[in-house]
Amino acid sequence: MEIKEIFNNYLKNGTLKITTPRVKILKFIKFTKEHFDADDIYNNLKENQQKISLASIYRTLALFLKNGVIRIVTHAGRKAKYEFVKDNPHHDHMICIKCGKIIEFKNDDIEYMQKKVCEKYNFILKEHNMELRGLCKNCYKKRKK
Amino acid sequence: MEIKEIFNNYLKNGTLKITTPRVKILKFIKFTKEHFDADDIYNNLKENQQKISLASIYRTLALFLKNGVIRIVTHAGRKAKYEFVKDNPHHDHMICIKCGKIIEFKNDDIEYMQKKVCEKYNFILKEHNMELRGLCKNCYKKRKK
DNA sequence: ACCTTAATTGAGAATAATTTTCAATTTCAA
DNA sequence: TTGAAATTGAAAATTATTCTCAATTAAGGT
Ligand SMILES: [Mn+2]
Ligand SMILES: [Mn+2]
Ligand SMILES: [Zn+2]
Ligand SMILES: [Zn+2]
Repeated sequence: MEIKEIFNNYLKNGTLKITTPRVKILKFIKFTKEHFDADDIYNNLKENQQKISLASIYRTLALFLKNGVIRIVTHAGRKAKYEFVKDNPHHDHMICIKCGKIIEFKNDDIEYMQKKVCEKYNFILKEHNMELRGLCKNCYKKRKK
Repeated sequence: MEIKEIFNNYLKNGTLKITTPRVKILKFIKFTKEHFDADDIYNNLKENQQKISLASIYRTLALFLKNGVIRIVTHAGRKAKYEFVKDNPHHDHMICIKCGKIIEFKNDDIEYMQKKVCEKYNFILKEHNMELRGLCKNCYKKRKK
């Protein structure tokens, strides 16, 4: 089964256990297309009579994050949003300040220039995040009226 | 005096008052070279027998932010960090994940490409933030040993 | 200088997100 | 099947920020 694979591939720390809460959370994370936060997991599981304590959700998110199962999308609004990593390569986000819509994109020229500018400063680039905030097509049209 | 100028230039809302707390905070913000958060202001003023309530600091930061006196540097780590705007045009940040050092930089090619990619998505870009995380020169050297 | 009053402040309570504590439960290797 | 080590849930604790409200203060008119 694939869930077990993920545990073996990403969480191969000698003492880690494959527990029910971890499996449930991983399943949720794996099948959601959207970005999610701790409450999203909590509420979804609760709705499906699979309730898990928030504490365990936060603990599991930290574990998954450390092991590269998920990554942080944004921390703005002082609430952390995550996304699943597998089959979802790095990209950046445009965020509509009116409706909250998120557009995912990737621009290789920008990625390349980021590396270049880091070289110039003798900075070893490990990761980055870039958020472009503004108005999506729809909201811009509405606002013009 | 220059403090009053800033109030007149940035905070010219009919009913706003130039109060002692606001002046103290503005002075701190103006003379600090570093990025700062609410606690930095609180602690610095307290050390100088100029104590102001945290509530007022948060209120003033919100006011300054809305009026373009300061801007948000990052919200990561769930604590908002700001910087003074005047004589400090837009730039982005490299952040050392080892020692926390922050390198400020600006790359016009990247800025240009950001606009371009937004056009492609019919997205009206208002602002952005970009954080490059990795190892600064010093920390990289140390780590190699 | 003195009034008036709307704006602002400080203290502390309230909220939101996340983390910690700890006794009870579960996993898994032997 | 057993038992130690890891993990969990519930509740308390922490952190960052916002709100409430009575007391104070800035600033325009007199
Ligand atoms: Mn995404
Ligand atoms: Mn800066
Ligand atoms: Zn929108
Ligand atoms: Zn460093």
